[in-house]
Amino acid sequence: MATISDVVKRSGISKATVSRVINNHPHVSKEKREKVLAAMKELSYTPNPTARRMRGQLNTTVGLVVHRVVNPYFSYLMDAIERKAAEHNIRVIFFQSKEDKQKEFEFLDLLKQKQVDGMILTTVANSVEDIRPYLEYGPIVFCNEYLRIDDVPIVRISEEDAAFTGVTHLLEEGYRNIAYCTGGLFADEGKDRDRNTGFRKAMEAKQLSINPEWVFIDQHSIEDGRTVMKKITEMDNKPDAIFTGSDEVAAGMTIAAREYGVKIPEDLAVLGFDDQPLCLLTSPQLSTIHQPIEEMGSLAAELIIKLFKGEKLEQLEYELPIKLVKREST
Amino acid sequence: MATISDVVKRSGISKATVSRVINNHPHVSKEKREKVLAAMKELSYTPNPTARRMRGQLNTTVGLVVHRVVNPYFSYLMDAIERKAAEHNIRVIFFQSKEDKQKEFEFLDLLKQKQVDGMILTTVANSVEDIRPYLEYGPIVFCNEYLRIDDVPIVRISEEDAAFTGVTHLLEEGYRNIAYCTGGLFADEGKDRDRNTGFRKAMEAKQLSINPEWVFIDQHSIEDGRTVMKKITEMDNKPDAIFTGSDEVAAGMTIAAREYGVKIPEDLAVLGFDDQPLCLLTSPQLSTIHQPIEEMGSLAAELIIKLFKGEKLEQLEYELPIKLVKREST
DNA sequence: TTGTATGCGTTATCAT
DNA sequence: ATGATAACGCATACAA
Repeated sequence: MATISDVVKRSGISKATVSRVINNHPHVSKEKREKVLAAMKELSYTPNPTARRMRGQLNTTVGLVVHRVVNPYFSYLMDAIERKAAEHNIRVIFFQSKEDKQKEFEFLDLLKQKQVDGMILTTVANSVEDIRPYLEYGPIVFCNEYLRIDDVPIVRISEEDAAFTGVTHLLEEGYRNIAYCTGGLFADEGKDRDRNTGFRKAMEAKQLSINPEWVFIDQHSIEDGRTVMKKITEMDNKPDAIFTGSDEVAAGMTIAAREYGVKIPEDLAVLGFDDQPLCLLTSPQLSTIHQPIEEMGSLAAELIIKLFKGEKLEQLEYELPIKLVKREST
Repeated sequence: MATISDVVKRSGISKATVSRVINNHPHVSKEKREKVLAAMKELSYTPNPTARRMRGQLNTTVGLVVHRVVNPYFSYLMDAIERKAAEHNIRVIFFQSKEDKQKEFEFLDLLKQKQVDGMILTTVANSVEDIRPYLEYGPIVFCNEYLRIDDVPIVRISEEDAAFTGVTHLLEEGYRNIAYCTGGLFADEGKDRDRNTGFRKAMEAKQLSINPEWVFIDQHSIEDGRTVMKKITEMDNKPDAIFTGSDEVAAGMTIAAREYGVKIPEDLAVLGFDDQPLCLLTSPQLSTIHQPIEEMGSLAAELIIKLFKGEKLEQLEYELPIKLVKREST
């Protein structure tokens, strides 16, 4: 690879001036500028990014933390982020934290070491207090997380609105005995607070009470969905609809339904969450809450790029709209 | 961040010796070594990777080219690669080429610029001749590609064996009118040559001829699968089984089958390829060819890491075994 | 407008 | 065994 010194030799012009040309600085005579440009072209010179980074002048790499790549929610997010980044010639280093606090720290350290110039966190295991110190070393953007840190932009959906919309849809379809499934806990605090609130409000709006037997916590996978369906078939007092909070769980329920002879939606209506491609594969096809993943990823990338450029953000909280998609399962 | 100079100040020991300690060089007295170590700990010093890279002493970043993240085949590959890399403290910069030759070049340039220290290509759009020059700048490993370059290790499955096994399975189940679907062309050369050969050989082994009407080329997506199924329903002379070459295509066929009232496998047996999670979601569940994606990714990562360390590979071609998974669709 | 000299944080060379 | 110093490739303060 040709270096700046090679260009100096070739053009007979000083290093400083060559550097000025490279960085489009003013105060360079047209004549010299052209000579330099010519030499650069002849040598097919490209500035060495490592050297630039050493000088602290380079912002071209963003770190991306996801939970797991194979989770379609995250892979669609990664897709959108990478595409937007590539448009701007930004590279993406990705990392699967699997919610491991220690690993998350190790990856965040890349920010300290200037291996990456900013971070997009789509999942975060550590607490606000643990994350905050890293802000000193570079910008961070949250994407799809509940965490709030002043000064840290966050892109997400309104979980409360999503749950409210979903449950209200079930109620409008005439179901009254609504079961509820969550990936977290059915608590008033923490990550799932807002979604739980949406569920409560939708039920209250129809003066319906919540049956605690029909609340399932910590459900994520297709396998979990099968188990939930099994449990429901074993109940004396059965719900007639379920808000699953996850397409995977909902899909698992459709599989188990076939095995147990449960008819969806006649015996039990099932509502997914995310609008993943698998919604079209199950039988029946899943009604679900569509998340604007594409837009979320794209926006998160745009925000971090703006911060790279030193631009101020006019807004810190971006709440993107969800949409109910009715198919066959409700 | 503390630098080596801070350690020098703190310990009162020269830069050279401090560096020796950092890099575990011999010829350092126990006494000084301990002093340095103490200073390092007190300052929570970490060597600056960028500076090390400048010196040309750092191998910690691998570039990973995939077609698209959202394709489960690739996301499972990425998962395996990232996990193995993380074990060894190697970072992964990923990039979606979408088979764009120009973009592929731009990403390969990271190798030239020493932004990455090696590359894993899981898809490659350019020709052997175009890729070869990059070898000068760092190691490359192919994973799942047909391309052959002497000196470039490749991890893959035997496409011929896979197709042969799949088609033979259909024949053994008693089907005789076998349709064939490929993501590429039905040509004697190029990427899909081996898979096509496997199909031919399996048919020849039973003295069966191939019906060109039943050969579908350039089929990839769920949508493609629907189209294929539609076409088959419109045929006078229908096949009784199909080797799809893709779980997505096979899944699309199950959806269309429901719409057209085609029974799988009674009217038409459908065999997928890859063994993606969606095989369990369709109705009926898909029989398929299981690809050892996990092992492929893991091995590819191991190979590049060995090359980083300057180790010699005892082998350049790694052909991993496939496996037939029989479910409900055949 | 242009060029010289310096520093970014390392590691390696060469003395001592 | 230890330390002073050069070098990696670049951008900039300062001088001219």
